Amino acid sequence: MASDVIQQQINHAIIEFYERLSSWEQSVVRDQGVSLAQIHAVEILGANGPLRMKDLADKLGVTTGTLTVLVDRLVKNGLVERQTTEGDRRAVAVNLTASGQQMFAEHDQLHLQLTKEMTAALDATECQQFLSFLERINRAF
Amino acid sequence: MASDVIQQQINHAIIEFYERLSSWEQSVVRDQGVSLAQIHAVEILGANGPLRMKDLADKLGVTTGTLTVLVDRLVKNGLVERQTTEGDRRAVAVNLTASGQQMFAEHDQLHLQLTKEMTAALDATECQQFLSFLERINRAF
DNA sequence: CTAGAATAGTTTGACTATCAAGTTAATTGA
DNA sequence: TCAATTAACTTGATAGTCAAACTATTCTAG
Repeated sequence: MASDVIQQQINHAIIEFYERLSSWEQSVVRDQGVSLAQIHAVEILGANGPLRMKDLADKLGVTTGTLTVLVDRLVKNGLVERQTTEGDRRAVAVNLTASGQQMFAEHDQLHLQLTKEMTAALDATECQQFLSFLERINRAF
Repeated sequence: MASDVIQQQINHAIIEFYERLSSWEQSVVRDQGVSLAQIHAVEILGANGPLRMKDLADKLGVTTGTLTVLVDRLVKNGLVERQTTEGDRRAVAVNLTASGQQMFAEHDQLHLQLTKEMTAALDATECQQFLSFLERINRAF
């Protein structure tokens, strides 16, 4: 456990990092003609594979009511499709279409470009360490 | 410079980290009765002090048209105030009110709590390194 | 000095995002 | 079996967002 001062500094560095990423993502999606909420859904589905509405809503931090209309628009835009799930006839799985996969791939490339700019500030060993830290942190919350 | 494989892994770890933070923030602000966009503005103003509309819009990643209506609502909610700036009569500075400062402080405390949960996965030395990496990355993009 | 270009911010109209609360259908469990 | 829970959808209200057009300043090239 680190000291309170370090915790505070990490906290503010994380907030700044998060705000910068948000700002970048917002600008990027505006240029691609898709909304922030929609690209978030595509990113999560691309990383996790098909998800039920409830699980996707949890990962997005929104209610299922909000997600229903979001998925409606994603379907209309041809990026995802709804699928019935075996085992629970109430549940609906959301899956990327081929077009959705492609948008995910393109967006992922933009992220990779940004990641390269970020990690230019670190050498190879530090990148390894940074990756290890991130993975452990992601598991911790 | 690290290998492409490591870059890819870091990229996906960053995306996951970002998505989790977004989800957390979205849930937190819902419980506080304020919107995500509004708390982002408050966070940025709290960290940077008064900003002109253009600068704040840049940091949020939105257009000035969007920001105008956002600031209108923040003013109505008593969280910020518009101030004239000396030197350029076109410019408008946005500043947190006392109430806005308080909301910033409360929200910052919630972030600190989350940061502590995250960094529980790291020891003191690793926290120091992680902070150093974040600060350098924040400077790099 | 001054006219045209650039910049800061606002307004408008159309669309999207979001929530809470209520609804329907399916599942669980006592 | 049937009451409680869960998954998803619907609805009505409010907020967020953009592009494009607009006003008021400031800058700049001649």
